Amino acid sequence: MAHRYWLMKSEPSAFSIQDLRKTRNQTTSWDGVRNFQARNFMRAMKSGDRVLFYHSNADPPAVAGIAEVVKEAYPDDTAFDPKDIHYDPKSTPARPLWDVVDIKLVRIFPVPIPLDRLREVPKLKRMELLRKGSRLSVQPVRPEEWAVVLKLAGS
DNA sequence: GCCAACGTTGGC
DNA sequence: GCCAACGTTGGC
Repeated sequence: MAHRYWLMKSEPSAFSIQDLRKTRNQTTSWDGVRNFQARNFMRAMKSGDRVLFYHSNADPPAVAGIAEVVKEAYPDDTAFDPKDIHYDPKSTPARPLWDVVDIKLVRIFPVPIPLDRLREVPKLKRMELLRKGSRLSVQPVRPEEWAVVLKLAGS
């Protein structure tokens, strides 16, 4: 089956795409997701799926580059650790509630694509990211939207 | 720092 | 099951 496309948000002050580049194997587990809809999207991800890496709460907020799913959903250990900021007592090793996927850096855009720029593009009108009040930190991207965003990135 | 939008919690 | 209160997200 053809690969699917996604968008994942991260606050660069917490974890930026530059941080991902510095990580061993340029790979990280996407932990800390505590929203069921976002979790379910991660569970739907397959190895090889492509991800837009989005910088939220940034100046400006922007799509910063591309990553790739390299390991499909498995339990999020940070939910089990009482000292972790993402601790959730409702999730246990016996019955994990939250999952992560592993993603690997593909490319950092030479120039990030600001949110404002995305809003100017008619073909992106329906994009989840641009919906008013959209807060989903993990969301699907339509193939035609993916193509438009990559074009904006100058590829 | 403000606040709109949204998800979750808990009293009833 | 309803819904008010509360907490969080994230653009501005």
